[in-house]
Amino acid sequence: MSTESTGRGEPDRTLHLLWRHRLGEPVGSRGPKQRSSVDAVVDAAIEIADDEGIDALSMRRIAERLGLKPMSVYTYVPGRAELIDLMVDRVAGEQPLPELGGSLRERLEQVARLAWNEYLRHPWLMSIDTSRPPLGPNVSDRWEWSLRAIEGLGLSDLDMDQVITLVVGFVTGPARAYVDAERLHRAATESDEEWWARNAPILEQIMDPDRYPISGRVGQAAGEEYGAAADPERAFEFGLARVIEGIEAYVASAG
Amino acid sequence: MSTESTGRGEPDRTLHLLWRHRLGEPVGSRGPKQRSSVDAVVDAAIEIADDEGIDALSMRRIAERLGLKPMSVYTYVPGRAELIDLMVDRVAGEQPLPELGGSLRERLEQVARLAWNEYLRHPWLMSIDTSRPPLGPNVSDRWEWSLRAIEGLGLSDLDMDQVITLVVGFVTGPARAYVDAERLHRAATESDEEWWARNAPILEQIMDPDRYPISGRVGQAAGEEYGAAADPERAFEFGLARVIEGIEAYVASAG
DNA sequence: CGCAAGACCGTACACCATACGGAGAATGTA
DNA sequence: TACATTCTCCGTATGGTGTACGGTCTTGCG
Repeated sequence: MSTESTGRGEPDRTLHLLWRHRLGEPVGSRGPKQRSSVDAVVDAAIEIADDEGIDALSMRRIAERLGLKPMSVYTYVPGRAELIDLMVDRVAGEQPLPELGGSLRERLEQVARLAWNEYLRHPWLMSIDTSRPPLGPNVSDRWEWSLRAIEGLGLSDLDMDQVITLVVGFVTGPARAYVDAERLHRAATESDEEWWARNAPILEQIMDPDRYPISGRVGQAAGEEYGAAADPERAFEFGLARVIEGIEAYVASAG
Repeated sequence: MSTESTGRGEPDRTLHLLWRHRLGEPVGSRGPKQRSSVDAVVDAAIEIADDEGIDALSMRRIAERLGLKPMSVYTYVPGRAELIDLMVDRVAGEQPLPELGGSLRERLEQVARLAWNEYLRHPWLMSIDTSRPPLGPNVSDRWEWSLRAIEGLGLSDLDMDQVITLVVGFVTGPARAYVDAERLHRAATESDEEWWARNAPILEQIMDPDRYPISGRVGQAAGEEYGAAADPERAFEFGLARVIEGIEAYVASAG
């Protein structure tokens, strides 16, 4: 029921798995041929998480999808924690890293939009504690590419790290809101009105305008504009513009 | 094992529980006196989550701490999902909302620092999907207070919503990094060197400077400056300054 | 007093990750 | 060719989870 987090397994085993394609697979193994593969396991796991959320991701479900019995999955992957590392690195390599374009603003936008797309495609990423991301090839390539977007501006190395962390980190806010709104939209249909009918008495008693004058006004404005509580895509564009302007100002003063 | 998320229970029951203090408790119940209380359950849950993480939070653990048997907890709270809503609203009311001070910058800093403190005190908050926060009294009061920080600047209602979402959302990035670094520091001690010794061969093979020139340089600079991979507190101050500057620029142009 | 509501909880079910050890297959070596 | 080794696959079991269901007993109301 809880925190998924990266970086929990025995680190050397995890590192080997992450870099398995570059390190070269072990050759000449003795036992019977494997019926499946690490890549197949990771693919199956990502598919399950994409379709049904990270809650539905279990070793049993993966085994089922691969035509194996539960315990056989452990032949490919040491455990659930390591598997999640592999999933994170895998999806980090899904989108090609485009050539970094003209202005600073454009380059930072590229960095942010790549993260935005990734989150929308794989919402389970946001349910995972990726504060210490796995040092896999795709995550590493991506980080190098992001830093290149702000190379040569006169920023200190430390500032560079902080700028990218800020831009990438900001994205999670609106991305969370986006997938949440989508989920709600898909689930709701007619129960929406029911919900309001049932709760209106309580809400009226609670949300009196004397106590919440501004929230009330803002909430109503948002509701009228969008027909929903929020427009996360717009929030993404808005926030991104603000963040980039803040960074531009800093670069101008410090660079 | 997974996503905790708010807003999952039967909504009217949850709303009643959230607002239980303002709505007035039900009077003259018939059965035996309750041995515990909703507040005690929520307190116990928060203590467990604070001490041992959200993973360790289970209905059984709560029951144990209250001297009840597991199923009795369900007399107070409909289920785990609703309990988490109650926990979130409870900790949102822990810090008093200070008088909002002078400049826009100062007021936005107050908003951000309140969130920062809350995350550091209750790291499990970051393992929870609070994209749709529970509409409890403390969360609502806090939201109203945050909006008040930017009231009267000439921003549209929608912009106000987006600005606060941006400021509050930004905090999670460095806050995650902070508690993660702390956890690591507590757990590590001597195993740090061991880890490096074991993994140095792989890392050298992997992290060759041709492939990762900038990451390599930046990582080394950070390591030398902090003796650690990052300084999240500094990242918080840095990011906050950038975000606020971006917002100030927007207010100046749009207000 | 008697009834009904409600607190407490025993039991059970369906999940979960994963430790352990065994069966059998494929290979390297003698 | 024969054997030892190694590795895959998996049966079984342990200890955890949330919570549905129904029973027992306490308590206050009519």
